[in-house]
Amino acid sequence: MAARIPMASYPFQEIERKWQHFWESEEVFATPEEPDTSRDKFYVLDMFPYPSGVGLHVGHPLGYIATDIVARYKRMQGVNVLHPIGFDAFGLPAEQFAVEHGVHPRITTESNVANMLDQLKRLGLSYDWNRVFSTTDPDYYKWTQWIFLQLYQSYFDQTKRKARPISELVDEIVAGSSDVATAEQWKRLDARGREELLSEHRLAYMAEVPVNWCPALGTVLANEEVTNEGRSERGNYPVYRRPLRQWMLRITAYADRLEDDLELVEWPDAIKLMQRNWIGRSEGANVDFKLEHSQESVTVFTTRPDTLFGATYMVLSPEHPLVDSVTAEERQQDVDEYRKVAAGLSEIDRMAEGKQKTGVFTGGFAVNPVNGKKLPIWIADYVLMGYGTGAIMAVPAHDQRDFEFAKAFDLPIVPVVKPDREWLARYEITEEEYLESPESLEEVFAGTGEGCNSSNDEVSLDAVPTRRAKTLITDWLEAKGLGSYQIQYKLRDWLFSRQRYWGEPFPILHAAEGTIQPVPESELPVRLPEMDDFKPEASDDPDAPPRPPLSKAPEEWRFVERDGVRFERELNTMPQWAGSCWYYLRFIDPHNKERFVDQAKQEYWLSPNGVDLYVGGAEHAVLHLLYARFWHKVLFDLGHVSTPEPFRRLVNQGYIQAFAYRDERGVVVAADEVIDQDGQPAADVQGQSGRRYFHDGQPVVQEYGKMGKSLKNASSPDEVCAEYGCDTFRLYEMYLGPIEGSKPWSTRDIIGVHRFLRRVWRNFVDEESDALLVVDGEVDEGLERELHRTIKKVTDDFDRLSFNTAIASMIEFNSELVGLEKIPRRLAEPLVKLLAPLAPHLAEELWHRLGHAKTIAFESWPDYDQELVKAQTIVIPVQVNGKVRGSLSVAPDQQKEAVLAAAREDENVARHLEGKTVRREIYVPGKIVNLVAN
RNA sequence: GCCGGGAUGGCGGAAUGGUAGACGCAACGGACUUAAAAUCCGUUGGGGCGCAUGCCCCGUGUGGGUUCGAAUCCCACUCCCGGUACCA
Repeated sequence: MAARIPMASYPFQEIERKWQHFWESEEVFATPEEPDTSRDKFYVLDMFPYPSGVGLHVGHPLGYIATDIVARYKRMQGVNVLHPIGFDAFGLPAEQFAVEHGVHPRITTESNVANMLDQLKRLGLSYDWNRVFSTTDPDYYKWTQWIFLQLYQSYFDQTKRKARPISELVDEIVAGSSDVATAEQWKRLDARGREELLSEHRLAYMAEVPVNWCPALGTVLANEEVTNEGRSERGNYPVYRRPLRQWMLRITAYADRLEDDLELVEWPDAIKLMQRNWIGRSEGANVDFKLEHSQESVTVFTTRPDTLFGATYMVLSPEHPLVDSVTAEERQQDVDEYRKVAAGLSEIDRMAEGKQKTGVFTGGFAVNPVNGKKLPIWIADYVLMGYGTGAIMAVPAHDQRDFEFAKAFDLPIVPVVKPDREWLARYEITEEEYLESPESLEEVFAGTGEGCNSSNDEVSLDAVPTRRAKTLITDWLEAKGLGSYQIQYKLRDWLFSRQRYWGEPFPILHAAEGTIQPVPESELPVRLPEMDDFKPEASDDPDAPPRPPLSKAPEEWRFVERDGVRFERELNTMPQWAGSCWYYLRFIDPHNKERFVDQAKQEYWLSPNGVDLYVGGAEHAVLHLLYARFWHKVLFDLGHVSTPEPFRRLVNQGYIQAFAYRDERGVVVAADEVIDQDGQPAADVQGQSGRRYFHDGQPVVQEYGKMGKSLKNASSPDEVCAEYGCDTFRLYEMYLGPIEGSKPWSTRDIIGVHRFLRRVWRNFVDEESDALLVVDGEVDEGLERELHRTIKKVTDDFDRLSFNTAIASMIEFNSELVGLEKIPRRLAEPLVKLLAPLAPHLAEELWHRLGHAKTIAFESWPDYDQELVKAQTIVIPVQVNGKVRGSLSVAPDQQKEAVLAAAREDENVARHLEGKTVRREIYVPGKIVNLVAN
């Protein structure tokens, strides 16, 4: 428990109330609609918060305080700053609350937003409050729907590598200049056929995709809503994988550009790498395998077409559409059972099961196109429908997973690539032995080498190195019409519909005969209908068609007539990602009624390549950041935004971590409701050994992770702010460590930064008389140098967002002033300015007391004098053979010879050199001397 | 499983190839006080030698390597965290 201290001396409550009121009533931080564009600008943005019922937790402000410091620092450098905030307010929790308590999500959302706005303001954050909006505002989601229509009305031109209006594709088809279809084909198609053809090219289209379907809840579940046993977290109902017709966005068309353009942004290398891996581009071939007793064939994707001769069986994903047609009658029962089990597993479980491979033989066979061999067709859950073609040719000699599977089910293993010597040596086996019995090892040879056992009458890969073998065989396959070059991505198209109420309605109408029509722009927004019952329709039948909440909307909403035809509105809504994909654009021009963002404003604030600094958690490394980049690129292609990328510089703040608790089903329970075996709240004893924890009488297990809604372990900043003030809270969060690092939440150390602010206050203000302790007059040279060094340090640290070290240097400088009776203004004013971005309330108050009428927010950032920053003498350690044996005080410009001579003269150094000959002398100017001797 | 990150005193961290532990917390000692709080000053990685200004050895998750010199670069491993496409 931190020591409590009286607050008589540093009246933070009064100061903070006063200046927060001043900033708000004067609209100090409102960015003008028409800023002076001759000045530099800086757009600094936080990732959109979700307005949860428990409000802000101490993890949120970590990023918000950092960006606020940057915003305030940039303003003091005379830059136009755009620093907005808003709310990503659609989403699951409000809807679930509505389902359970019957409160309309709008009500919950509005009160949560109001609460969070209040909390944000109490942290002294300098947002432009005039630009606040929520994704749930019809004025906002109107434009989300508009962007969806842009996607729907566009296609990706493979030649120009960019999005273009679909109408231009139609024009080209009609003119006969498109390879999508001939004018003749187009003419023969009816409306529905044309629609189908175009939907294969639109950036927004409908398709069947597998989802976690929970018939009892009547909805699709996220993997995290499914328990370890494959049941729903809510209600414990069974969950099934089944295909569902869904809206999809064709993000895969942009795969190459999303990968290539990572070079245009200043992001952490780790994030770029994760995006590259997520996109997962790989080159290889598609190969067709004819089915026995059928005209059909199975297409597989392989990155190793050179191993085609080594394919000894095939595996289809359990969801593969051809499973039924290849399955032999007597195998049907086993196959069905296996598919049922596989349908109950999430993708993570299917892969995580890892070691033990499972699968069943279908009884069907395919023919290897290169050697005519019969290949048994199996199904196994290690083949995923979502990647490649959902089917593989298994080459157990050269793929670890196929190898394990083949050993488990006793399938033949035929090596077709000769391992290199090094590899053979590692397993202590000769080439002959290996080729004879590859199954004797635990590992496969997955590397490259010369082919063997790989020839037919027309083509031979024997003795051909892997690289050339790939080309050779793929060319052969292409010539025979059996396969083709293929670039495959791990990235999948974006599943864009949700069976929920609390999301943006799609601006789409469905006609009875199955055609689709977009809602015209002039009719946007399509508002969410007023409803009381948000529950989707439940059913006992896993195959019953889904009835999402909007199917209960009033008829007047659901059905519309256009030109005498009755249409039903799309009943799905958009995912929460939609609103967060473009909010940074709306902040630039939030009140525009005519456009989603004004062209000129957008050009000014986004130049040269998007938001200047974007701060948020690394949990968004792939999904949000990839989705937002994708939308931005589409808007860029269509001429609506002027930069190829949305976020120029990205910084990931670390997480505040805390203990969390899970029950026996693997479901997270609220951490603040957990007690130990003695009935003490978990918060008081967690971390101690020998504790057992309980929630609602049931045992729970403790874990540790990111504070937030998923782990239900949030703790609010409110108490800390009340006890120590929000300036202390701001400093404390920044002083915890580097912004990128994760750290455990503890309030034990908070007293340290609070003491610092109190010392600052006492340096300026006499506690007894409230008189200012600042005087005009002479300044000690040592202190002056110290000040300039501090200014340099803080400025450099702010530039690299190293706030903890900036605070440390301010603490040091302030401590130098503690002994002074009165402090000279020449030291006092720059110190207050340095402090202003970090502790803005205290800084405003001191600035005001120093006799300034205007806010410190736009005062100029202090400069430092290079000469004064330079050290007069520096201390240089002297090493002998890499161990420090002495040190020297020298002038910074001292010559090498003189330094080395002095080094040898040092008593202790000389002692260590005794009886040895110096073989090498290293002098790094200003850093170190190392004498190498033996 | 796969992709990415992290590990430094009792604790949060500093040091980005050059004196490991800045700054803060906690602890201990002292000043002030009738006393406590607050405040101020000092000590504080572990071990050893010494009257001593001092000197020596060990030490940045584990094991190896590169280098005159490694917390920092490379290889292998352990544990923890984030993501894994419907939490956002």
